[in-house]
Amino acid sequence: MKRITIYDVAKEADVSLATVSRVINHSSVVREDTKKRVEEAIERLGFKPNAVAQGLALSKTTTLALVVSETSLSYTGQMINGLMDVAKIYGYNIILHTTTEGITDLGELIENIIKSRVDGAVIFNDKLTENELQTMQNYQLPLVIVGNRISRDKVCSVFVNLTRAAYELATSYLKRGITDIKLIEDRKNQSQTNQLIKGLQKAFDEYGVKEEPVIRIPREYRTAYSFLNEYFKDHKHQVMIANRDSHALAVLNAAKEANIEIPDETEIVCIYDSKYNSMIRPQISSFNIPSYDLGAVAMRVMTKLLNDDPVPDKEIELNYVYNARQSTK
Amino acid sequence: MKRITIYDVAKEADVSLATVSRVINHSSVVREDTKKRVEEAIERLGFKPNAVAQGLALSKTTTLALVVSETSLSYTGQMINGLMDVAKIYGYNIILHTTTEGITDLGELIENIIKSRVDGAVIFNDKLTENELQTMQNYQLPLVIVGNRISRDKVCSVFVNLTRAAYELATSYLKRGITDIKLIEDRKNQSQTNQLIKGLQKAFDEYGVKEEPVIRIPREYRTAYSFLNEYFKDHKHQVMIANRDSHALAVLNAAKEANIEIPDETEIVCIYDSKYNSMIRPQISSFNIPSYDLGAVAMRVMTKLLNDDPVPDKEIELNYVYNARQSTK
DNA sequence: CTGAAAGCGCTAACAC
DNA sequence: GTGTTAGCGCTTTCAG
Repeated sequence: MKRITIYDVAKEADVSLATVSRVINHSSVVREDTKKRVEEAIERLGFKPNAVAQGLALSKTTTLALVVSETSLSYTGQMINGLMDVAKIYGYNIILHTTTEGITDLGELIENIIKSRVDGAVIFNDKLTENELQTMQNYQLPLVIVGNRISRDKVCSVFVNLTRAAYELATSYLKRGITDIKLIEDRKNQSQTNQLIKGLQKAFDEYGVKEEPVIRIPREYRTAYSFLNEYFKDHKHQVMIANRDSHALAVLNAAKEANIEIPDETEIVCIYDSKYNSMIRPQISSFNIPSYDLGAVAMRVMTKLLNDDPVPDKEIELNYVYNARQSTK
Repeated sequence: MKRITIYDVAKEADVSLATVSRVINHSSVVREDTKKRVEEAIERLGFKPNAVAQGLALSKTTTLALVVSETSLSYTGQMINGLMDVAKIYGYNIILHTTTEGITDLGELIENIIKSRVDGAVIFNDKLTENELQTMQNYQLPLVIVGNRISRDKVCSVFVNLTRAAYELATSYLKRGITDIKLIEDRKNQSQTNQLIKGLQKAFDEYGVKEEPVIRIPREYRTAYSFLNEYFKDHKHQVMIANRDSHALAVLNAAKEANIEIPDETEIVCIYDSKYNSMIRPQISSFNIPSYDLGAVAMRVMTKLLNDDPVPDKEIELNYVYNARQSTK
């Protein structure tokens, strides 16, 4: 089947291609009956405008790049849903790029994105170096960063203030004299973890606590679990904070194994939880991070950038809610 | 900054655009020194070939559509990773489309895909009607379906034989005289569920069991849980099978609540589990479905379709392994 | 080995 | 209102 083009439609409807173009772009100047004729021709031939050609002619692809880290794909599902829902409304297509830490060459990725001539890019919480940001900017590529506070010309961000969350959480304990607080560093989401550490450290400083706030554990559940099993033989903390519920579960299970009572002896909190948190006992106290909204708002901001609409706030902070559950007193 | 084009590079390197084109396409006929001159010009100007223009000129976008249902996004993470990894190797970009049951207009979606002129589409387990398949075929769009056995011209599939899995599972119980087996129908993945029902029914038929093999439960965890809570007041089964571990957990938790011993009184099995299954007690017996491979193989087959390479088998069945854990005897 | 020129399919002035 | 035409940026014969 020959790919049918706007030209075929023009001939079929006995008009010029300009008119066909007008019809498919809903230009209002076309007379009603010729419009109808064209539409019938389109229908008859099964014509679908070639978005690639449109993209070339307009220097606008109505397509965006989305960058997500491979490991976080299962966590970012909600954000992606939020983003996709809004993208659909505005008619944007999304090209998905996944990054694998230590493997993906960010330079190549950016090159690929530039080549694809997307109208903009949404990046989920990847630590871009100044250098890479600059490259994108050189190509005038509007950017929305999710998860980090960043802004400049054509670059906005949407995020939850994790530093503050960690600070508030730590403070709530410190003011009660509970100072043995440890953050489990999973080394998977360095940038998020760093924000948390910063908040913890600030609280520690204010209360004159000199302890190291971080415990580094292996990346994978099994090895993390083994590590903690060993660790709990001669350690016990009052409060342990994990980034993900999966890490909190490693702590929880290892603690149980070591006969450490949760929450009586050790309280456990995580930042992001998944739907599984509601299915397990004890449920882990966590922050309600508005994942869906992070994605949806990111996309909304992006459309503003693309339309040169005014962006009242280039750094959009979304709120979290702390949810005390059974893993804390 | 003016978008720089192949023409600018040609001028800078003092050659024609044809030569520049040859260089960026690694044509071997270019003399070494002119090639070098061109490459330097490209570097100096920071030129990146416009993939949209290439797409138009070649009638080939090196881009594929990926269709995933919104709810399954968190489950399909591994498949997507598999697909993306292979796509990266072959240099394909992936446009992500998500579908929301009852909301997404599949016709529109297909229209959108056709317009975007992708070279092919990978569809994760969505029940396409014959009609829709036909539309895609009319546009010669190579298709790989993940999760269903389908094939025809330019359409391949990669899947796990769930019907057989359910059949074998049921049979293993039936031959021991255990006949009170129920499948929890979550109504989220109809096509998968139907495959399971088919397998169960076949086993039931062979053993002359006349019971209805299915219990329908609400979609969401909370409501499903409540429903089961009520249900277990006057029901108890020997074996209960769920599609996802999340549904198995609803069963598990509700059963506990009703003082039904797991696995002594009721055994629980799920088909797909997530990484959370290894973190909970009791761990749920499940099938190891090779999610990553489903995605990776799908992509591999797609590249064959696109290159008109011979596809030895258009219906590729991947193996599962049954994993007995603590929720079964 | 390199250049000239004709498309790829569509949009957007500019005429009529 | 509708048609004509010059691009959008690149690939690919076809000459030379």
